[in-house]
Amino acid sequence: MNNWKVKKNTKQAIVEAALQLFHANGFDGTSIRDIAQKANTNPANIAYYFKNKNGLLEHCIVRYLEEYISIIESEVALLKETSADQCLLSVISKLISFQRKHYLAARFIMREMTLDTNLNREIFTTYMARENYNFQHIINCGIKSNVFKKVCPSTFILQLKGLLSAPIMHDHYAQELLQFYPRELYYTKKYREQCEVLITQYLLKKKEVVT
Amino acid sequence: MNNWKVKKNTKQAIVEAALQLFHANGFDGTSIRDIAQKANTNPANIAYYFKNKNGLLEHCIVRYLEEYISIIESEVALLKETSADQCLLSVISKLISFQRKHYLAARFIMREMTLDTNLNREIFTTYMARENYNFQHIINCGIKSNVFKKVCPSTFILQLKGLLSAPIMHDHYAQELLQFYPRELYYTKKYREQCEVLITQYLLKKKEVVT
Amino acid sequence: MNNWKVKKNTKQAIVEAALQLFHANGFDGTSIRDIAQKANTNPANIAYYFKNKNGLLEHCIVRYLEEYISIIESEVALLKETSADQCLLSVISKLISFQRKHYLAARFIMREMTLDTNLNREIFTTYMARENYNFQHIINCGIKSNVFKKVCPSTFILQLKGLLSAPIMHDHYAQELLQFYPRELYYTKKYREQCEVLITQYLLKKKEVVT
Amino acid sequence: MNNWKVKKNTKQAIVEAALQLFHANGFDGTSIRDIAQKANTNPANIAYYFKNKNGLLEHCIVRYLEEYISIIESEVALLKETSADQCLLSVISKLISFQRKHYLAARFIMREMTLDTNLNREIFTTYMARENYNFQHIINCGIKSNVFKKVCPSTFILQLKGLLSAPIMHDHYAQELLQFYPRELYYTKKYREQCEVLITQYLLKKKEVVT
DNA sequence: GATGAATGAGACTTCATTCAT
DNA sequence: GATGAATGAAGTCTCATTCAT
Repeated sequence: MNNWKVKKNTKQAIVEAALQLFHANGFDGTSIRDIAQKANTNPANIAYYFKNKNGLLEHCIVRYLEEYISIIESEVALLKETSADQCLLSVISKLISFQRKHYLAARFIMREMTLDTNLNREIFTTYMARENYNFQHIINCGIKSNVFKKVCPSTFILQLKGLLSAPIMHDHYAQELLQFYPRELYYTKKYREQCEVLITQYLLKKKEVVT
Repeated sequence: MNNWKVKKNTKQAIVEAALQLFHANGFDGTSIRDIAQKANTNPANIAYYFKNKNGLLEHCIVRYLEEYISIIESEVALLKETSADQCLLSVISKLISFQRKHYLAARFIMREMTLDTNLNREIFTTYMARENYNFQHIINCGIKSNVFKKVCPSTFILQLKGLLSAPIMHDHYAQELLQFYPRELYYTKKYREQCEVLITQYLLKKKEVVT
Repeated sequence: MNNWKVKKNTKQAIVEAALQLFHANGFDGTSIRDIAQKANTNPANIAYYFKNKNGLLEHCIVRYLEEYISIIESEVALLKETSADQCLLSVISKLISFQRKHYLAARFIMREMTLDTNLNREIFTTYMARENYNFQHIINCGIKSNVFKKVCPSTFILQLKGLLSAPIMHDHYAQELLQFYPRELYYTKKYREQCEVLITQYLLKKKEVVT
Repeated sequence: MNNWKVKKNTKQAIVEAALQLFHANGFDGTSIRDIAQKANTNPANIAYYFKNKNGLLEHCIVRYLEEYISIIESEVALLKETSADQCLLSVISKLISFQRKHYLAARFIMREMTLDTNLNREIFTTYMARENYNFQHIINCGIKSNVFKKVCPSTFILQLKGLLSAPIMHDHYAQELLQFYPRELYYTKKYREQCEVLITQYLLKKKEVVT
């Protein structure tokens, strides 16, 4: 009775279709018609809801990054009450989880961010700068409070970025060749644990850790 | 006399133009006309030399990956004569150097490989499978010979992929926010050294290392 | 109390917005959305009030031409009581005034009437034929009553049409280059006077006129 | 033998088709597909030869106005050797002829120039300013040399513009209602003669003229 | 070896319109 | 009386490609 008339929610359908297609074929490799068809609607609706194709892209990216950055910032906000090492590990853990949950967006956004675009320049000054600021903050706190070794923050952050993005960027490699399935909880957990070990040994002072 | 007739070498000019544009705008974001214009030639010449746009892409990728894989394999060929740890560190060092030297290709190929393409499927069975086979081989040797800790190879390889790709994939982030310039020799060296430290502490047994 | 609910009069707002936009961008250069936006209302309302875009056009044109033609006809109705020359000059004077008052409509309608349209064909048989009939009538009366020289009516009417439309059609030219502002009363008066002089000398017999 | 292969000259065909359609339906009322179809070619060729639809428009307008302005200027160049009245009448005569010969272009350009466009702003500063300058020059010369009455140049130029454009702008009116066919030589001649009479009586001093 | 003309397909976008509310 | 959602058609333009030269 209540599914006699289906609530269409076209907007959400468009976003989901877009994420899947952007993920598989990239933004430039996806046509507005493909999206509309997958979302079971009319191409004109994309213009209606998002102004144009770029508007749709922006919507997807912003929605993702807003949550991404809020995870980092809300964790760093607790830094006064906890130690730098706990904060860092917690951030890493939450980001890995978040990326797994939104792996479609995560993957295509990471890829898209390597392009030379106006939108990307905005994103860097809006979101990445904040991410970087918070990462620097944690590390500096850790070094000052004598919890971290005296590493070069820049180099370490770059390594960290690599570790965090690996399960997403090399997802296909992992699945096909490593029989490692980053989209499944079990493997995410495994990967997180190993990153904790790695970070602990590499960054932390003296704390004895058992592999 | 020798600049009366300029040697044009159109083919090479096309490849170089393509690499720059693929790097900046992605494959789908680059038109054959843009390439021809940048290479100071006619769009029809791309068809002449590479059959079509995809042929040009394939040419670029194969040329890069052939050398990439040969670096790994020639290093692993020496595995009998050296220890697993030296082999691994040597591979890492050479790959980071190689990627720096060919960063235009490296970056756009890493990006392009995250797409769902027929060409990518071929690449995975042709090159990535070999890469993975060699990585696994080194690690297993290292574990057998009691040089490495008993890590899960898959997880480790995934971490390794992340570390190796970081200076390329997050190049913009590094330059803009970290004042870390992965395309310059000095920073490449710095990054390589820190990766060695990290690997040593994380993977190697007992060998005392000084940060 | 009386501005608690603003009287919107959407219909009138639409017409005024349409006139301005048709004037500036032409009928085909104006979208229904532009009109709706300028009129602070919804595009669907245009369909509501005028059936469709063409209905709105027709409304604007008919409203203008009805008054335009009635000016001519009510003047010609007095022809028995006055002389042909006075009638002609009076018509000219009133038309110039009328066009100045409704210059937005006047301009875009003159422009639009040069197109090959079904609507235009209707307009020609409905309004222009009547205009022409009345013009012919005045001239013939004038010639018969020995007030006008024996000019060719067709040629004269064509010249007259040119003179009448000049301040409207070449409005931009006049403002920009001649520092002559056809939308201001002063200049309209000046133009009318000179047209009277011109007509008098060219068409009228013997009557001494002082420039 | 020599018409076995027809020389296509696509570019010219496009221009001619465009002129006819712009004339009939206006620029905004004409689609690039209509033009291509009438020119028996592919819509993409319009972009190929003229960059885009606006480029085609510009090409048509500039080609027309260049010749238009050169007629005026080459006539005014002779002003020292002839009198102002002969110069003015000669310009009028030549312009009327020119417009008759290119009536398709003449009509649509006059119409299009009443729109509020960037292109039009350029045209005004480039061509109309020169037209105006030359018109002013003739009149001032005539007044100084005591050949013309002391009319207001601006008002007179506006009237002149009206007279010149009448056979083009009101072409349909003339044909349908006045049985006056401005596109045929005979009527052009007639119209020109009457304009000369009008100008002579209105502008010239004392010279006795017989209607 | 290289080029300019030409093309068909398909891209994004805008448009006028309809309909349920 | 008025509106927002949705649509199909059509618009302009770009694209990769082919072909004769």
